[in-house]
Amino acid sequence: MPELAEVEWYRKQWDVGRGDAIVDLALHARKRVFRGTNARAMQRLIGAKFLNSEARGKRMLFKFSGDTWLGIHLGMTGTLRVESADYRAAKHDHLVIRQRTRALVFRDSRQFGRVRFHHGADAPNWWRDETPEIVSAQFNRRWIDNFLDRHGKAPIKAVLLMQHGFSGIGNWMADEILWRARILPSRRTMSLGLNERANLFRETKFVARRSLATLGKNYSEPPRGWLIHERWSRSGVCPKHRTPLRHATIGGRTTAWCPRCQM
DNA sequence: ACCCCTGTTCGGCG
DNA sequence: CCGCCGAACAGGGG
Repeated sequence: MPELAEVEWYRKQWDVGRGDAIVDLALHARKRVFRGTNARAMQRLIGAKFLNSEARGKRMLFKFSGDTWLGIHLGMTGTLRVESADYRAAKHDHLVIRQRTRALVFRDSRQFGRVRFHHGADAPNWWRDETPEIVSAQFNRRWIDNFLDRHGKAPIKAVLLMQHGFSGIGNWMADEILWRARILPSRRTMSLGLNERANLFRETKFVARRSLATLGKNYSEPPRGWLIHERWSRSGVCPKHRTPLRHATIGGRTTAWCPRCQM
């Protein structure tokens, strides 16, 4: 599920455990979600206190006492949730962090997600990234114009999916942005005019903000009239004037657009 | 049975 | 070397 708004919502699920110590861990170190990670070193988390967390795009970082850090990416099917203290891990619960009165659970059936561990006084190298959050002031016209210029040959849909430019944007948000900006997803980025770039920038900010205010806040539905409510159905129509949507693979992903609105 | 999937990485190729 | 594209990863759901 997770794009930036869902990631933010999932991150907050574990907030109830802040300030409490970890009394036990349940994980299988050889699972694919731990690829590239020394999962055995995670035993160091036992006894540590969960302090706080932060999200950047689709990535999350959880900080614990004792200079220990946990990075989580939800991939395609990852979720975070809270269960009671006596919770028994189910098939795809790859990490269960036990506190005295609850269990913090990471589940991911497809295992495209990832768990990383770091021990050190400073945040890990893999957390450092100068890509600005879309809702931040650093994400401005100058910055994104520079990014668009560097990928002029790619279809704009593919560029919206690049995490080093549009941090946290995924398939449905990219389609939502292009529909609102009235730009065909297959357009080469270098072909966009000044007005189109301005629209793209404005709608990127808008979709990110509104998604965080709905999905990100309490997992409520994005506003009525958004493309997301139509895009999955074969018979989906444009929310504006009921024109049947078109579908194709662009940038390697299924893409939906309105042939009347988008040029 | 068959096809589809809100993500990322990697090898091949132009 | 740069950059784009398709395949692969793995499992569940329609």
